[in-house]
Amino acid sequence: MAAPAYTRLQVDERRRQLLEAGTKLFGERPFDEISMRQIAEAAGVSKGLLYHYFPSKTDLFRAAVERATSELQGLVEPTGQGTAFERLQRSLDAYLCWIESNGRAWSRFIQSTAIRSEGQTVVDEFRGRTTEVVLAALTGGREPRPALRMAVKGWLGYLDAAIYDWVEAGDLPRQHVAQLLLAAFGAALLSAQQVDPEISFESTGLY
Amino acid sequence: MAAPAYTRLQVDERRRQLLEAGTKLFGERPFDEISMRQIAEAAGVSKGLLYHYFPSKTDLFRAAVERATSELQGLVEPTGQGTAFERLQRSLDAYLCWIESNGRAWSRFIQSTAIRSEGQTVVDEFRGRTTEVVLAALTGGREPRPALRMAVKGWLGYLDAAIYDWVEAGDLPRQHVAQLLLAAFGAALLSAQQVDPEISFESTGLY
DNA sequence: CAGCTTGTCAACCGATGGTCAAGAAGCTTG
DNA sequence: CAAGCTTCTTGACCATCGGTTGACAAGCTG
Repeated sequence: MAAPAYTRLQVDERRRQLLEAGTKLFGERPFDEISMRQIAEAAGVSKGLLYHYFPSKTDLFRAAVERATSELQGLVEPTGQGTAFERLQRSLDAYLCWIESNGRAWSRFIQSTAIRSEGQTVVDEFRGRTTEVVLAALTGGREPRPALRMAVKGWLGYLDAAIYDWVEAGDLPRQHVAQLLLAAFGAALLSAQQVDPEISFESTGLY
Repeated sequence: MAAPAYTRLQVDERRRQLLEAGTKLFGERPFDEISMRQIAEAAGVSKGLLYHYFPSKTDLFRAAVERATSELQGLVEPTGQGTAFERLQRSLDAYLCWIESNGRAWSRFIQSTAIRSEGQTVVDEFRGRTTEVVLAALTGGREPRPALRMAVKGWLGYLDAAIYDWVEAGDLPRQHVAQLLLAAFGAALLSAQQVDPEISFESTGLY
């Protein structure tokens, strides 16, 4: 009497497989058009088991997005030598390279961001971290002037929108997109300075 | 034996009242944290009746957002005399004035936008129209170069993000926000031109 | 083969978006 | 004033959703 009713997997292996299935589906359609049942079925497993590994749908989503953001965060983290400008350039290029292969799913994640209300989503946290990294690089850790904060957040919005357009239309080479974003960044800082003359970037070597 | 089981209203009146209730609630919390039952109760009416007037939750949401966007669209529509720059300035100011009184609900709408997948949401359509108006003003109706299109869409993303920050933090006067946005717009166009020299704004009088 | 741990399942729960037939409010007509 | 008609309104109902739970069984250990 072989043919067991189910095959038992190593915990890590099973978890990995379920996360995989979730990531795939969440990357195809927005959060609330995917049911836990669907994800479980896609992994050939019961819904109860899925809940055994991920206590809630939000948790599964969070885990899926977290993997993406941490991967991306690692790539984008400013490193190495050179001026702040050069480091930003490298980070941006790494960002766009990653988008070039994972763009569609990323756009879906970004889109699904809004679902939770209490607190921030993972994507929001990612954005928040990015904002802080950029602002810290500009102010040396001091509290930023409101206009500067708004300019940086605005530029990140520009970045999202531009990337969304890029993924959709795909009619520009990566280098041009990077160039555009870089120029927009400099311009955003200058306009902030124009509004609030107390803002300065002497210490950053951006010029 | 008076005390009727329910009071019958004029169709328009009832519809208006339900739309009102929906608008209020959707403005307070994101789409899927509001149930149709809640909306119906808030209006002192059965859920079935709500469905009689709005065939689906999405439709009700759409109607609520549509009223806001059309109101906003009317305010922002570039009008009157002066250079393109001055008209943009006026439109932006009207936009920000409207946000100043309706900002919280608007942010909620924008946030809830992501929920739908098939096709565009009303907010997306609004954004699309805005994009077209701006692009048309810049190219005179011709198909825009990709870099210009991306720059304009990017700037609209900047606008959304800046407004979101403004509504949240509220530590900048409206005039400064307008100034910042205006400067960013000019800068976005210039960086597009920098990437693609074929872009020109001779006919627009923006300089 | 017995016993244990624990990965796995299926049945179940309350709430949600959505449907529908029946009823009653308020008009028109004799 | 009563009968009839239109249609606004209701409450019971349905499938499905996210989430919970108790029981089964896979695969070790002895």
